[in-house]
Amino acid sequence: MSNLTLKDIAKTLNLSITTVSKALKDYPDVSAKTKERVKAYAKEVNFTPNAYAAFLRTQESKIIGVIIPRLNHYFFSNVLRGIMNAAEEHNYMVIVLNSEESYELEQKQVDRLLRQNVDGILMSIADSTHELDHINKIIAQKIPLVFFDKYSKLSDCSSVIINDQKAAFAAVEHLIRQGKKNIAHFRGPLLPQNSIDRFLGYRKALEHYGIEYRKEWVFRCDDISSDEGYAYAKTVVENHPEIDAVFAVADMPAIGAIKYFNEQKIAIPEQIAVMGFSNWKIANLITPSLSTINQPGELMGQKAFDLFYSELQQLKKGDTVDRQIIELDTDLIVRSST
Amino acid sequence: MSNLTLKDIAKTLNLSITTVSKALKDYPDVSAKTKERVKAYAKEVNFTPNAYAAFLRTQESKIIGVIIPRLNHYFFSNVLRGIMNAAEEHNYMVIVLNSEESYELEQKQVDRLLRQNVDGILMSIADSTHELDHINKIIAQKIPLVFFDKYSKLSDCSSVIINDQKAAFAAVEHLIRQGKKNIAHFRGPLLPQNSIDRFLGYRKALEHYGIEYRKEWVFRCDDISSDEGYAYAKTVVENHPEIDAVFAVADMPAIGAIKYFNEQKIAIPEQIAVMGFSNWKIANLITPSLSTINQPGELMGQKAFDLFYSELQQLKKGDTVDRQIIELDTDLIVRSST
DNA sequence: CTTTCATTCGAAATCGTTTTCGTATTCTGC
DNA sequence: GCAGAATACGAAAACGATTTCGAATGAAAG
Repeated sequence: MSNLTLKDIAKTLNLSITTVSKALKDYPDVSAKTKERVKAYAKEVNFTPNAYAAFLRTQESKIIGVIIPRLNHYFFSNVLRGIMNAAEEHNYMVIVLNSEESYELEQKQVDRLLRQNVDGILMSIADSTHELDHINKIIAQKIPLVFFDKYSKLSDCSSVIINDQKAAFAAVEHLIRQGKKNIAHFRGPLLPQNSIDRFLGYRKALEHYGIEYRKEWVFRCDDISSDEGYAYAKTVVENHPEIDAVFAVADMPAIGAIKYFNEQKIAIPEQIAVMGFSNWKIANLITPSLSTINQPGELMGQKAFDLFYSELQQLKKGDTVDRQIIELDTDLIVRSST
Repeated sequence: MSNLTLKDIAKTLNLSITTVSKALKDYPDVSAKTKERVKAYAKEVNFTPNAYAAFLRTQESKIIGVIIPRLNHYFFSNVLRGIMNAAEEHNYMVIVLNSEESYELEQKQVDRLLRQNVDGILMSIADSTHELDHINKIIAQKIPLVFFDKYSKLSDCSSVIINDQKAAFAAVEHLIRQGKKNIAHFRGPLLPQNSIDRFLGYRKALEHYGIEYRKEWVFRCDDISSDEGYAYAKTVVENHPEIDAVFAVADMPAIGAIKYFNEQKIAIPEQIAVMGFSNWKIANLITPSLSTINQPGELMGQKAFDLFYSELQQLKKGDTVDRQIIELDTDLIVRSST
C-alpha cells in the first residue's frame, strides 16, 4: 500500500481536504472532535505528508547538503556523524557530496545542491578552491551556509573551526619540552588555511623558545599522505641526521615517517620523536603509538548544524543573520612517539 | 536572482509554458527554431527545472538512499564513493544514513527514506537486524532495493557481495602453505552472514588440509575492534602458546593482535603469523605490514548502483524485476605479517 | 423575532512542472 | 482547388499539500 494522500483521508472521513490538513496542523478553526478523529485515523493508516508537494508551497525541503573534500577520511566521517545526528533531531535529512579536494567538482556539487533546493549547505572547502563564485552564489540565494574545519578567509560566513595555529604551537611546544631542539615540519599544501596556520604555529613555537627556524627543515606534503611522510623521513635520516623530532601536519604523514623509522630501526622517540595532528583511530594502533592533537570531529559537526539552524530561524523571521565563528578546543594527546 | 520558472521563460519569449517545457525536453512537436531559441535563453539565464514540482508529476525524485552500518569505516566509505560516482553519472543524488549497526535505527532510517520518496534504497544490513518487516515494506512499495556486502539470506533481493567463505579459505590456505599448523581464528559476531561465512571458510580450509579443528582456538570479536584483538592475542600467548598463526575476521582485530605481539616482542610472522580481512589503508602502514584479503569497495558501490538502476528501468517498463546477485572477486594480499 | 458574532467547515487558488488532447496552420497529392 | 495529413503550438488537467477567504450553522444579544 503506497502512501495515502490528504484526499484519501478526506474521502473516508467525509471531510474536505482543507479540514484534514488543518486538523493535522492544529489550526484553531477545527473542532476538537474532528481533530481527534482525523489524527486518530492518520495515525492508524500511518499517513505521512508528501514532502515534495509540501515544498511547493512552503519552499522548505528539510534537506541540507554537506560537501566534504574526502570521504574516507576519519576526521570528516566523524564530523559527518555529528551533523547527521544533529540533523536527525531536527527532522532534517542530509545529502552528502564529495569534492575530492577539487575546485571544479566543488562548484558542480554546489550547483547540484542549489538545484535540489536544500535548506542549507555545510561545507569544508577543498584545498584547491581559489575562487569564490560558487560560494557567493549560495549567499546570493540567501541559503544558510556554514563552513567547518576548512573555511575561507575571504568570505565572512559562519564557521566552526579549531585554532590550528594554537594547536600546532602546543604540539611543537610539547616536543621542545621533551628536550628536542632540531624539529622538522612536514607541512601541508600551500593553499588551505589550516595547513598555513599549523605551519605558523610551528614557527611561533620555535620563535617563542628561541630556536632558530630553518627553512630547509620544512617539507611539503601536497597529498597529506603516508607515502610522503615515508619519503621525507628518508630524506631526514639521510640528509639531516641532526633532526631529532618531526611535527607533521596530519597523522598520515606522521605514520608514514614512523614506518620508515621502524624499518631503519631508529628509536622513537629517543633518536627522533614524531608528532601527528588529528588523532585518527589508527594513531593509537601503530607501534609506537602516535602522539597527536585531537580534533573534536563529532562536536564540530553538531555545532555546524546548530549554526545552520539558527541562521535559518533568523532568515525565516526576516532578521539579518549574524554570522558566527565558533572555535573549538583541541587536546594534546601524548603517547609513545614523543 | 533566485531560480526562474517555466512561466518566466514563456513570458519573455512569448510562448506558452507547454512549448517551453517541450522544447527543453526535445519533444518532436516543437520546431527546430523555437527549440533553439528556448534552449539558448534557458542556458543564458541558467534555468534549472524545479526538482520538487517535477516529482509531483513524474514521481521520480532522482534521489537514492544509502544506509550503512558504520560511517567511519574504511571499507564502507569506499563503497559510498563508488555509489556516489555512479549516481552522479546518472544524475542521481545520494542521501546517506547511518544505522550504527542497530536494528531499531535501521528501521527508522528506512522509514525516513520512504517518506522522502527516494527512487531506490541501497543498504548494508546491520549486524543486529533479525527481523525483516522494514525490508518487506520497501519491497511492498515496489522500490528497488539492493544489498551490498551484508545481505539477508531470508530476502531474495539484488545484492553485491563477495564470497566470504572462499576468501577466508584462501586466507587460511595461505597460512597453511607458510607452514603454520596451529591456526586460531578471531571470528566476528554470531549474526551477520559474512562473519559466519568467514568462519566456515576457516573450518573448510583446515578440513581440506587435514588439520584438526579446535573449538577453543576460536575467539569471538563482537565489536570487531582492535581492543578485542589485543585482548585475545594476550589470551593466545598466555594460554595457548602452541598457536602459530591468527586469522582475524577483519583488519581491526588483527591490528590489535599485532600491537600486543609487538609489545611482547613476539616475532611476526616467525613465531606467530597474522592475517586480516578487508585491506584497510592502515594495513599497509603498521609494522609489520598486515597480510589481508582485499575487498573491492568502490567497485561494489558501482555495481550496487547499477543493479538499482537496472531494476528501476525494468519497473518503469512494467516488467517483472529479476533480482541478481553479483559476486565480486577478492584478492589475497601478502605482506610482512605472514 | 431579528441581528450579531463566534464557530466550524469547504471551495478554490497556488506552488512549477509534465503531458494529454485539441486546434490552427501549412503542406501534400490528386 | 480540395480532402487529408503533417506540423507547430497552447489550454488545461493533473501531482499533493497549504492557505486565504468566504459561507454556513448555531448561539447569544437586542
